[in-house]
Amino acid sequence: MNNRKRQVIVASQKLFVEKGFQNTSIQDILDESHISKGTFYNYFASKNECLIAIIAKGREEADVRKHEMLIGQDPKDKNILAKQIAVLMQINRDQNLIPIFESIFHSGDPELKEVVMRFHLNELNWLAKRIVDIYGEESKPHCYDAAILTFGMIQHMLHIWKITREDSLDPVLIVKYVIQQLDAILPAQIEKGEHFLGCDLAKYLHENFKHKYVTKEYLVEQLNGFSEGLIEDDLQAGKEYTACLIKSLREETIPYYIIEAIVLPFNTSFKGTKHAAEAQEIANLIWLFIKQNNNLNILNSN
Amino acid sequence: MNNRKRQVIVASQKLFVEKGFQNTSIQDILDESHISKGTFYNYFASKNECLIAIIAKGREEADVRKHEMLIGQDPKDKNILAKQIAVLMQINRDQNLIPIFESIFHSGDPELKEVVMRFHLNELNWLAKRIVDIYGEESKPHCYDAAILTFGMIQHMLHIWKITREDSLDPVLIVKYVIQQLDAILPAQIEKGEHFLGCDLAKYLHENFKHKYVTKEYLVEQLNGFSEGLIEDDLQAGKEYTACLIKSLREETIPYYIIEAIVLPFNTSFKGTKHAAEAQEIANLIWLFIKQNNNLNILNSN
DNA sequence: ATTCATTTTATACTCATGGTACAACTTTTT
DNA sequence: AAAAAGTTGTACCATGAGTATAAAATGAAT
Repeated sequence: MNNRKRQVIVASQKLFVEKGFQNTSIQDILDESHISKGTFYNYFASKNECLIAIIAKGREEADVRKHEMLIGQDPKDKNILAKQIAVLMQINRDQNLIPIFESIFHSGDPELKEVVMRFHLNELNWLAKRIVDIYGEESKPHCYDAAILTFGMIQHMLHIWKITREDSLDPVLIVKYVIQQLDAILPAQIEKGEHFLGCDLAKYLHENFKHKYVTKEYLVEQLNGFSEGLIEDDLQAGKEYTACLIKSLREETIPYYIIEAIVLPFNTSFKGTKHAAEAQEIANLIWLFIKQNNNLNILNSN
Repeated sequence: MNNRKRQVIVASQKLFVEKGFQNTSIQDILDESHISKGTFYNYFASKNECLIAIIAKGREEADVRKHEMLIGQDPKDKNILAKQIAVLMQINRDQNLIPIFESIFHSGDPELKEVVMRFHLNELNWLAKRIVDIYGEESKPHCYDAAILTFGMIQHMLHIWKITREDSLDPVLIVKYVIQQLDAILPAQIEKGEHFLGCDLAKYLHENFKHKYVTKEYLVEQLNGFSEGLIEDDLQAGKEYTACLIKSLREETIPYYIIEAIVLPFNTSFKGTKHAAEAQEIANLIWLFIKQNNNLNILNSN
């Protein structure tokens, strides 16, 4: 059942890493995971959706591990930050995500682009906050600039290193090296008092991630509004998904797995209708809600 | 004749910028440039080769303009460097090359990858040398590291800025901002006396670009060696190309256009044979030889 | 102006791939 | 055992890269 889906994800991920996204055909995936085409399209609406699932899994994993590593540790410890970033990069590398990110970002469809961008900005936001943790409040005006520069340096270092050497250097070395540079950059910036893209980016992130701290109530409200907008002509399936989501959210202990399972069909069932955009937006909200709540669980349980 | 080829290049470049490489079909190119499929494949062996031609043109242009800008100027002037890099980025942006680079680098075929990588490392090499110009001999042990970090910072800044804002900020601002960071990074590095990837990269570049200063004599020598390795079973075409190249190189005034025209068929004619790798290597040598000589002409004429 | 070679076009084809449709089969649930 | 859900295999469509080739246009040489 759901095992099948994971089986497909594992197989296709392996192939994407080995051969790249474009160079992996559906047939390759079918052969590798020993399933039929019908089954594949039963779980994923397209090859892209399959990739999105893989990316999402990677980000999820990265988020979890980032959180885990900070638990009980000093947030000001630069070594912890280095390890956190290194883990992130390791996951990216292992899963060959950065290249896939980049390659999709410009040649792929808008939907994939949207997803990748969201994850990317999310990570930037995280690093900016961590930088404030470490370098103090006075670094706040420069934290986004510093985050951008840091990721830029790390990614390019990794890139070049991957090109020129075939051996497997520990990414943590690169990250530490780059953080060293940050030690030189940030004080100089603070002294000068200038900032660059930081301001715009912060505003942008605020606008695009304001729903990050989405509450259950807000979600129900949105879904109710959406539900009322549906007319008789709409698909029965869509109505049922909507109703189920509302019901699930109102339960005492929220059945996250059910919600997670329904979000995708909910979204796809409105594809091509006039509700498509709204449904997409709500689906994103729910994703963020689940993710946020997972993180909370981890934090609470420790 | 050759006009036709440029016509195709211009048209397909426009389309690649607008719609992306993957999203542009051959048919689109044919419609845009008002030629037939036959003609297209008369000039380019594939869509990839067409892209390679575009990229090569862009790099060529960037090289020329970089050179032009430095003529009669103080090599130590940081503003000149900023402008040079900005021009480079501008060309990249205008032609949408960075995204294409990235997207090809990982999902494209090995040949494209090779070409892109070569250009990339070439630019890195250039920047490293410019950094030594500006920051003096003592920066030499760190110049490659600094070049990597600089490109990383610039590209990521551009990337994020492109995502979050739709208006067209002057790239020179970003470059100047990043060079500011370099002012903080390099002295700290010099003081510490550490270097990182720099050493490896320098070695790698040396190995892979040692033929950058390839002489005519060296080329003829290589070709003769290659020619002697050919046996009767080999294709007649390949033999003729080889002989023609040797003959052309020995002429008083070297017929560059002829050589340029023959390199590609020369290379492809040995595809799939046991000489493929060697032919590829020689083809690359010749490319570099032509490029180097073009640059020299420009330098001499000023 | 005629001839001959090259270039260009138009058209029709092959092949690979993403995606759809569906009837038959298997497994799980009840 | 029966119904429901999941799975398979097969056949199909559309698109797009690349090949093949005969006919038409172009252009230079005699």
